[in-house]
Amino acid sequence: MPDTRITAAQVARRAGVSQPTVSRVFTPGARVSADKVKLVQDAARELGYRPNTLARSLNTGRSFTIGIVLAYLKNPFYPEALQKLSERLSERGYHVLVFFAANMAEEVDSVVEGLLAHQVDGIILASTSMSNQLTARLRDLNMPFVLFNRGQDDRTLPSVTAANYDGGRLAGQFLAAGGHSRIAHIAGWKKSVNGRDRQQGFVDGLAAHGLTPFAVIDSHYRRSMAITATLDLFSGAEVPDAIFVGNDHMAFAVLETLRCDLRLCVPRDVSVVGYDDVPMSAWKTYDLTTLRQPVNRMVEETVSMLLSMIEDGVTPKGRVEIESALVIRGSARVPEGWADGPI
Amino acid sequence: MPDTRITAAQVARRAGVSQPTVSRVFTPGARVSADKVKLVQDAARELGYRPNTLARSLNTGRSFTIGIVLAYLKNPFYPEALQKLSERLSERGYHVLVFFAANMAEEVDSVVEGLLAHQVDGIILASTSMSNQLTARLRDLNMPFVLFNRGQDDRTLPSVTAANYDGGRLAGQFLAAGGHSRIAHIAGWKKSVNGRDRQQGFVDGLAAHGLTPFAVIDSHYRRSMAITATLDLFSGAEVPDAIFVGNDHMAFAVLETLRCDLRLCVPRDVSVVGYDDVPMSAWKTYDLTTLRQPVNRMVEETVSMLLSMIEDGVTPKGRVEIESALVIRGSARVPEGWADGPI
DNA sequence: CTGAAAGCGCTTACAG
DNA sequence: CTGAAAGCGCTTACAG
Repeated sequence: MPDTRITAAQVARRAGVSQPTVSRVFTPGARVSADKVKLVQDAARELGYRPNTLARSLNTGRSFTIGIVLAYLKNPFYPEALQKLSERLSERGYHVLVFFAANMAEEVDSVVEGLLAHQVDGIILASTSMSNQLTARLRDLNMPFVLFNRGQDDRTLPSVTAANYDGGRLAGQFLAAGGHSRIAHIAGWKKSVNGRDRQQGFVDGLAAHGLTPFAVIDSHYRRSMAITATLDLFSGAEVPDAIFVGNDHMAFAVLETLRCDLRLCVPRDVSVVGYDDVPMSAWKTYDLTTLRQPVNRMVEETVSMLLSMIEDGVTPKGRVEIESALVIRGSARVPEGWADGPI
Repeated sequence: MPDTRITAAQVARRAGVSQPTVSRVFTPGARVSADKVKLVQDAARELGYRPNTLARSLNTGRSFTIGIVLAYLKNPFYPEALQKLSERLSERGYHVLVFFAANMAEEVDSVVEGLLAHQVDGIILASTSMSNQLTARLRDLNMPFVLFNRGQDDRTLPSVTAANYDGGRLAGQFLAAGGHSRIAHIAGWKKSVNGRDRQQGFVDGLAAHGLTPFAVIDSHYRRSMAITATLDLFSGAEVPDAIFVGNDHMAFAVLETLRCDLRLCVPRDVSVVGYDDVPMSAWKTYDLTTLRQPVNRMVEETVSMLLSMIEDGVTPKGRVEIESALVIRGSARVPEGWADGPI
């Protein structure tokens, strides 16, 4: 709280013009004569004037602020997404208010209350669990929002995700075509649409090769649970020869457990495929074959959907899915002739 | 921009009271009779009223918003710090506005302009490079700010860092006591006070054992440069037997390069020590011996410094340094009798 | 305790 | 183009 906030009225006095004229000089579209502009700009510079955006927002009803609700940043997909969302929004003149809400739906709800009170122009929801009431409420309030990397069963809600079903299916086909026959799935989270879609695609991909999953273990996108799941998978008489993991973040834990605890060789003993293609996947330590979730395209799409709702009043187009390409690296055996695509 | 924003005046009309009374009901300290409270709360609930915080801020001069300026989130220390800063500030009733400014000082400056225009109550600067003019300006404006994980030469500026000199010194002593004699330093960034302090401590730590660094290579806290530096260190006839790396983020790249490219064994052939103790350091894949930068304590200290300036007008106490403990894991040979502490 | 009034720092018709 | 006036949705002395 600086002692001396300079106001438009002070600038006006110094420049010898009216306060609204000062306002006009700082309003892009407004018409002001060149000489007034100069007078005002000089006075403003001398006094160190900066228009108060809060007062402006109160008048215009637009805060140029977007709220982003996140669950956590442990999965490295999110820091990258957050930074890119923030950068794209900044370019378009918006500020970003971030909130972390762990997965309980109530917490998300109260955070959204705060965002509404703060008069944000729109909201990006990237937290895993969101009550249906919440999205219904935002829709009733006519508050623009986009679900980022999450779906809801209602496909008319504006959301941007990867084509998770197709991605999962591709993973299943790739591993089956690679000659594996005991293919397990360390899954994301049953209650997330993303997780369900990936799993269903995977199951169908195997089915196309006459296979069923060796096992499916729900691991809530958590490292610790992925480690336990991996150990469990290898504790019996029969063990898997391949694992499709619900995201890269868990896949790193799986690779580590296979190598450091189970002393298995990847991909000789076990093939591993992840989902996301976060930058770490390309590190030599992991060299993970994975389905690419194109952050850049997801971010662009999210920002353009949201801003078209806000600025142009466009009706959201419902769920947008972005294709997931398979990025082949060293962690999974490559089927012969795969270059030609899935069989 | 919801069509129907409910205002205090509408609630007042419905409740049969004056608009200021509605305001009082939503103002913690204000005195209102119990029956008015009930009337207003009922009306507010029925209409779905939510006080407009922008209007409130315009009156009170307090926005309950803190700006956080970051450079990037690639180094996993930052996502964790950001989340914790945000959570602590939320608990205290503040919203968080995030900005990413790559390292050019001008960019940081323009971001701060935006923050000032947005009427933030305070600023946390966590971006690597900050012009001295900027901090001088904030000080002149009497805008509360804290430098997070960065110092400036002027030690009277409010900042929270690890005790980097001591940490670097401990790393040097630990490696020297471990019997290494050709100890290299893949350093952070010469222009950052953090990097310089760690390096100076390291050099002095070696000196205490009669050693000088095998080499010091500035790698700007970047993975790619750390990889190049590692390869360079091992390209000559004489090679190092230990490396102290300026942060964990680079140390992961160093470990990977040693193992995957140079086919060296850690710690048999080379000991590696990092700085930060980000969660990944504990992963079995890395098992990195490192100096702990206690995020939690740094966050607590930063938030309490900033809020005491904002809320109590307390004069900042200058740089606060938080002790860095050595976390011993498997990536570096442990000196005999080290349990007793540095020699 | 509570209402009428003024004001926070702007924007935006409204005249001219 | 530009000034006087009203208003955005609140808070806060000021009376009573």
